[in-house]
Order: sequence, then structure tokens, then C-alpha cells
Amino acid sequence: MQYWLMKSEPDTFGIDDLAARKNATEHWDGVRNYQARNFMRDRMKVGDQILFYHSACKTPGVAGIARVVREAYPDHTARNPESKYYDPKASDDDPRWYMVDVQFQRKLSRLITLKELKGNPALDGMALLKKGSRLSIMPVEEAHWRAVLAME
DNA sequence: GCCAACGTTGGC
DNA sequence: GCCAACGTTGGC
Repeated sequence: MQYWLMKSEPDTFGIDDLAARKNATEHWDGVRNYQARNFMRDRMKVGDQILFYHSACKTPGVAGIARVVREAYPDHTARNPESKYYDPKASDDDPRWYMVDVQFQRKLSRLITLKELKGNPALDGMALLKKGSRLSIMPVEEAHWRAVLAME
């Protein structure tokens, strides 16, 4: 069992949007960063737990929990010229970009804000809190996972 | 809206 | 392979 943090902009797709999806499941398309892609493609397994993080919004923070329900497969939006995620370098032979499916588990009883996370010494060293960290998908250590949920 | 940090692109 | 220019992310 591994733990992850995935960022999403709530104005576009927040935890409530995930909960409202059919089967509360959505494919995580549009990832166009190699490091984030590699985490999905090479390491994510069905059953892994995810902190659903709201970014680029008024109050950034952890909003809920999701889990991986399908392992990496080609991100078809890369092959669609109509998509804003279109990548002309993606091909059938080399899909280049991948996505996983994630399912809503639960919403936290309250938003645990970035500010609070930064103030928790138990989270020292967490990738999310490192200066200049822009990765949209990152692994979370089990101790950090527990410490975040203990703040709920 | 600003800007720091970071990733990607492309000329050389 | 270097690195300047550019684009994006995301907190504030």
C-alpha cells in the first residue's frame, strides 16, 4: 500500500466534482510532466491511497481522500487535436502520456489548509512543503499520511 | 496580478 | 551539451 498526493484546481475539478462523477470515479488525464507521469506509470497500484489536494485557489489544502482503481494506461487526450492536452508527439506506438483512474473515498470533515500543514513539525520534509515544489503528483510517506489525517 | 521556481525548447 | 528565452505552476 502506497500513499500519494494529487493536486487539482477546485475551480476546475474539486473533491465534490469527483464525488459527483459516475461511480465517483474519474480518469486523471492531462498530466504533462514527466516526473508526475513516471509516478503514475511506474509506481501507482490499484488500492493506493491519495490525498486530494486543492491548489491554485483561495485556500489551498487537503480536501479529501481518493484511491487508485485502475493502473496507468495511455492518456487519450494527448491524441485528440481538439483537446487542450493535445500533444502532437504522442503516437499509438508511443503514447507518451498516461493516466490512472481514481475513485472518491471521502471528503475530510474540514479542509486541512496548506498553512496548517506548514505549521506541523510532524510534516517536516514532506515533498509538498518543499520550496518551489510544483509537482502535481507526489508520493507521501506513511508517517506523513498519518500526521495529515491526525489533523482532521 | 505579481513573481519565484521550475521545466522545456531550440539555437549554437 | 550549454544556456537563454519562454511558458507554466501556484502561493501570496
